[in-house]
Amino acid sequence: MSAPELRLTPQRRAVLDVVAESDDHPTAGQVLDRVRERVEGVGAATVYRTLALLVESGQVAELRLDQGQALRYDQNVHRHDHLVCTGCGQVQDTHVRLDADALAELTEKMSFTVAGYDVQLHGRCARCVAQDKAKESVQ
Amino acid sequence: MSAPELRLTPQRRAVLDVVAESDDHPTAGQVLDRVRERVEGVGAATVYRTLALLVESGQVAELRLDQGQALRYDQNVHRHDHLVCTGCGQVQDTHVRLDADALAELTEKMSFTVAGYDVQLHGRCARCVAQDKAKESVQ
DNA sequence: TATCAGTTGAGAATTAGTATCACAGCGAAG
DNA sequence: CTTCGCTGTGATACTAATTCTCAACTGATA
Repeated sequence: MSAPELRLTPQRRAVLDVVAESDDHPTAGQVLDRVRERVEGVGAATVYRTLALLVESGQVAELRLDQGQALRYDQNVHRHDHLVCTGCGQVQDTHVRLDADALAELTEKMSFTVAGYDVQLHGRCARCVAQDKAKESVQ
Repeated sequence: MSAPELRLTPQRRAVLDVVAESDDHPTAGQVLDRVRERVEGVGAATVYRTLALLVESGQVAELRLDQGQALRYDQNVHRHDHLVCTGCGQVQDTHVRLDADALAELTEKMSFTVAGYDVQLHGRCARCVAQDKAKESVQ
């Protein structure tokens, strides 16, 4: 069961580059669009396959945010958290420190080996709050 | 614009009961199956509609877990976190306290009004760890 | 050159979820 | 009691995201 050889094809190179250069948590569809700007005629299956490879090898993180139905991809695999606006769906990165000790103790008690975590904070961004207020006053 | 009257139909009653009695974070499809064990001939649209109503009224929480592609529903709307096993996809509830002060300060700085949060811890449950080890020794 | 595993793109298939629509049930008004 | 206006329902069509299938292509190597 030796590891199969992996080729760095132009398509894969493009997917890799696109994800690395994107800091807006693109969906697979968005990645596909951007890849096609670089390499013509790339198939959707190829992009999905490549993203799956990248996720599997830990080079990219897969996000499933509450807003929207599509998977999103994040080149920042270091632990960080997301501010998801329930109004416009915009996602910002942020950092909220979990209490590491509590985490370790707790997960140990439950015999659960933590590989990583994702914190999603849901709420409204400044723009949507302003919009909400405007709408309220009209009502 | 008075609030429309809501009827508690047998179908809705069944969805409500099923979710309340489930502690395994069922998907909409699973809820549908369980509802059909109680009330025959229930349509998928009805279950989706009812779940959406419950989520909107805050009686049920909608979960979007990294493993699996379907939305899951949780009768426990109090803030709590999830241990998602990357092996079998099983979800357990747990509690990890976020530092509330840090949270408040941080989100204030970013003008983001936090309505709630969800922490997902990814890793392997005891069963999958054991399985991993067994597989390793075979290799 | 022949071979062969890894890759690819097109398009079919699958899956989750949403929209539409005609019809049923029920309470209020006539 | 009948009619009217709702809400709610199930069947079905539809959409969007993702995966599957398969024949063709590629590049290293014998």
